[in-house]
Amino acid sequence: MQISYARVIIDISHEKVDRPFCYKVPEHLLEKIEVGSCVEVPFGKGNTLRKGYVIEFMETPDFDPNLIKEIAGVKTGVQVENKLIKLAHWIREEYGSTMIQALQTVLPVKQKVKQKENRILLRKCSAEEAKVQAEICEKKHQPAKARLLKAFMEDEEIPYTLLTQKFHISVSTITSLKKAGLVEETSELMYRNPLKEQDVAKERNVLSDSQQKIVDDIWEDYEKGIRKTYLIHGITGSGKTEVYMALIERVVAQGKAVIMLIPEIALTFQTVMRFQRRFGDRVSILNSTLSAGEKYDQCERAKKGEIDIIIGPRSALFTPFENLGLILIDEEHENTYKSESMPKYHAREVAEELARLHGASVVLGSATPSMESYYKAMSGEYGIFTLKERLTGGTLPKVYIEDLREEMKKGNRTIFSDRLQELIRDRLAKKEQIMLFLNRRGYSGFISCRSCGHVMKCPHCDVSLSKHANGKLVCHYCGYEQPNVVNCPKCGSKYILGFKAGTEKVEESFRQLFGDVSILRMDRDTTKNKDSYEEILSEFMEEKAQVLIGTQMIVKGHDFPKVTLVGILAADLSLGVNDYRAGERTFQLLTQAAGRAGRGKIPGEVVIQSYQPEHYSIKKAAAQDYENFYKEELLYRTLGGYPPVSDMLMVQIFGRDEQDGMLLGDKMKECLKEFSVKNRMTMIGPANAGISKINDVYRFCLILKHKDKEVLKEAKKRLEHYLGSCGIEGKIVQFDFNPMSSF
DNA sequence: AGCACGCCGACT
DNA sequence: GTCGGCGTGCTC
Repeated sequence: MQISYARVIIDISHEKVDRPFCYKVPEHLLEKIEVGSCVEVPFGKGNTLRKGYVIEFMETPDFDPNLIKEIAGVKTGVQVENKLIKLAHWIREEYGSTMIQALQTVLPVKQKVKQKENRILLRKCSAEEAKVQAEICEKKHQPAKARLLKAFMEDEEIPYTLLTQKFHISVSTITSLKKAGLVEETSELMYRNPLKEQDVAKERNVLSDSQQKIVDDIWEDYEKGIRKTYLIHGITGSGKTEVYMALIERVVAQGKAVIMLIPEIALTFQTVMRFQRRFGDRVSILNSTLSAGEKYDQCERAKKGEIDIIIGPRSALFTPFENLGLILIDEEHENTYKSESMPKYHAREVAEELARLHGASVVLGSATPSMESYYKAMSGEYGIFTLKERLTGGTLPKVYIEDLREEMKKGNRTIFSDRLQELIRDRLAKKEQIMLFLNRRGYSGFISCRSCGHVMKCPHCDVSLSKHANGKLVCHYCGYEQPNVVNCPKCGSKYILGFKAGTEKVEESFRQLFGDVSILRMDRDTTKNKDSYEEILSEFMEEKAQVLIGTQMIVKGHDFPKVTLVGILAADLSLGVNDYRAGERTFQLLTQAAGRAGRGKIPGEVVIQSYQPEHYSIKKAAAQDYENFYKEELLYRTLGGYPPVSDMLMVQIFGRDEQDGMLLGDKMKECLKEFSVKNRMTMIGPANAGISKINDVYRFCLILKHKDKEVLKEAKKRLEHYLGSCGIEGKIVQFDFNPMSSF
């Protein structure tokens, strides 16, 4: 059997050609071409040679054989893209998506290679000349040219997009004027480093013995040529960043590049400055506020070898470094490392594959490692290190667990337990800072009838509507809006009322109980624009307020030395969710929240309020006992057949029609029946998804479980094949391996 | 992105 | 009829 055709993506930046083309592989090139190879192919009417990438081989062409052209040649030598294409191919196989989707995630700047904003047309003659020419064109009945020249009478330069969109000038008009020598095109290739040049005072902290030991151990392996993944389990404030920096320094000194992933929320000004001071302009930061052009610039700089270190969210993995030595993932347990759109890849897994391609090492760090990573560390696959002491010397906070059921029995109708109230009064008197943390889930401001229990729901989604400040009822999923209701639409009762959105209610109750205190509130509503998040935190840092009330956002990353009391108002709100990761997520949140107390000289106290104080997630978090939490959680995962013990593939089905969606699920199950029996693969469903409808699209899921991920990948392949044969694309069926949240 | 094709209005 | 501008659509 001979593979003699290949699908090739043409490297031109336009959506229209952003799809594979089929080419014949000439015999003399068969040996030299592989998936990811950069090839030259004749393209278009003029058969001009263009650069393209091989994404797939096939035996039979999927196009009229008479029209298929041959690949002209292979570009040999190591190109950066080659590895990224290979990575895209791996992602496709591993997570299931189209090759294009995989490529788009891996080569994110591809579509906007020549940034539109930078394409500018320049007038090459005087304004008078333009006027004269415009008149000539009008006489010659060339309205398009005249329009363009008239536009140039006033301005000397006009952006390309403005011309094509506002003045309705087509490309052919512009080219003909370019030939006439009246205009010229420039593309500004100014590199803009988002970080301004700062004084590079190479400050260096002396590492503690335990920090130094980690660096030395990893480095010993590195010098021996051992490449593997290491997990650093270090409590908050134990100085993981110092370890990262020491490792980065050594790797960079060997002429290798480093990628460091950080959850976007933790990418604060302080963190950036810390790296900038240490590594100067060899480090570059990627974040979502960067424009497409700036992101492209960063990639170009990386390709040219102008930078060695990139810091950013999961997409920073795809920075085109020539030779990568190390990938660091800080806070590796964070949910944001899992992509939510197709392909639903996990940055940790992709990092390991990328490291394999480059011969690089991976270092993961977390105070509360993910079950997956710790499981691998325990099995010996990962190297593991622990940092147990807080460097700042602050002692671990004292943690109280308060049973809310007892409070209820005692007749306490407030949301603050007696102990929390007592401690709040104490801190208010001492002028120390307090943080109150509310788990957002399940506590939004929905409207319900006190008489019949009817809940106002979105007609397009299986979600309750929430009341906004403007009085309207809004759906957070599809944006549906309707005026507030006065009477219950079901029973007509006028007692239809809203529960105030979580943090807002907390603030109100706080004021009722403790009087006039300066309070900052942080949630979705108060952090609508990008900067307000940082603004609120820095205000709190500067002690402009004594109390900070917020959702998960307040527990990540920041250090507030003056905070001596942390209150977790309802610790188990995240436990009730029907989701195998609920326990893990609760443990992580509580540990992080508790870690916020007593970061300074004064020891801190933490109050955890809960309806199920005996739950191991809560008890172990209070005791800051990761190892025992891990043991209990692992037992639960083993019994339920959940990751990391078993692998799980969630097949998500979307359908405009309720019956059709379910039917498709049944068909898919049927198609896997024989395979699942033979391999003893568990199949659950198809069933309605947790949120059964969003935006009038019905959602179903089919769950597959097996101890061996390869079996699931094979099942996925079979489903893809089946779906392909009925012409169903990725928008209707999506795959999610080991999902992070319920669907 | 670049090129050809085809429409449509103007002019030998 | 023919020439040339200008928009449109296709490229394996």
